[in-house]
Amino acid sequence: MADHVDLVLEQWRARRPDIDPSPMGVIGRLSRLSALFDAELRRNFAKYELDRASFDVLATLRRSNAEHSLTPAGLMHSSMVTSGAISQRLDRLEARGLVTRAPSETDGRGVQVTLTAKGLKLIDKVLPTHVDTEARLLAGLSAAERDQLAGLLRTLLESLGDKRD
Amino acid sequence: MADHVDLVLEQWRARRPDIDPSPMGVIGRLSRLSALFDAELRRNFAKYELDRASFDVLATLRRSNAEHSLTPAGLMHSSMVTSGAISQRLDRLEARGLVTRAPSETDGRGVQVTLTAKGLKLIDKVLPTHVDTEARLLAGLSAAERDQLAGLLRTLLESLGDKRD
DNA sequence: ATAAAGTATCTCAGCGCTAAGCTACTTGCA
DNA sequence: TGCAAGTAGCTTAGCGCTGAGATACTTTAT
Repeated sequence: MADHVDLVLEQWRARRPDIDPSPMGVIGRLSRLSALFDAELRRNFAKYELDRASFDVLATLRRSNAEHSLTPAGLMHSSMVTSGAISQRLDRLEARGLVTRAPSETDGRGVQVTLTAKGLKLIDKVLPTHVDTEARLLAGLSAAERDQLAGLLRTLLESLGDKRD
Repeated sequence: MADHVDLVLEQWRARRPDIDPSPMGVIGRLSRLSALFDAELRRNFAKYELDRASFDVLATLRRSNAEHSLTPAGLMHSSMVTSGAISQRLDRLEARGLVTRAPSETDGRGVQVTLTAKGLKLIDKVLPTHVDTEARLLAGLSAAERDQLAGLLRTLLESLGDKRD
């Protein structure tokens, strides 16, 4: 009944009894889980010659609308990375023929990024395996616990200003 | 009552109604929170000319034992990074006089890493501000909710094989 | 005693990201 | 109308990490 973070908390209580380390019980575990999830999801992506960055872009385009099309700015907001990162991700995906970049018809500065047929085919093949991998990673919790966890995480995200758009 | 992940889930249900995206409700939020936490914690570290990597090493040494001393392998297991990353982190910390590297007395291959007085002073100054920052990030949850969340995350970590050592 | 396997650490090329700064275009205001 | 401010996207130097491989030492088995 103890994970690595329990050990860390014990150690802190022994060395710095004047400090309440309990916030680490949440944030430490969250960051540790995030690293474990990332590693496992990456193993799955690699089977399809993808990485997390490319998958994020393809998946965001896939779900966004019937045209599978967004601006770089839209991708940026969804992915929580800088505009430079999006430019480079698009360079790689465009070079592989998975997305196209076209000048916006209404804004001379703008670009419209669209999934190609090849990109659509790839993301539709990978997506079910991705969701399966995620479900497997959560198999240690009951359905009720997963819902409860999702709810707590949503409360936290909202309190930090995370919005729908 | 909706965060960004709620929008993502809606979009998936609209575009791929054949796929149950609910695992993303947990893993997507977790990964999003992890990114937000990282960014905020980094802002605090920067005030002390530190980054997450350096803080991790200093804090791990600080809490480990009364000598504030560990091997690179010990640091590696605690931090979930490769041995190469630890070598480079130690290079940087050693150059700043925050840790020392000494050959092990019992194992010719081994190295003992120890916090210097300067390193101890720094981590003891930063630690309270770090925990305060973490507490502030969690302020959107009640104490009971934080406990509940920590418990669910621990269950998940244990199910994935996370151990005390 | 010795060879083979294992372990601890380091080195380094390659990768993706950030931060800063650039260009080109659009919007708002006098 | 014209200019300053704002916005969209791209470029690039620098950074820390991974993954592969090297070195040096220790343990195991014969």
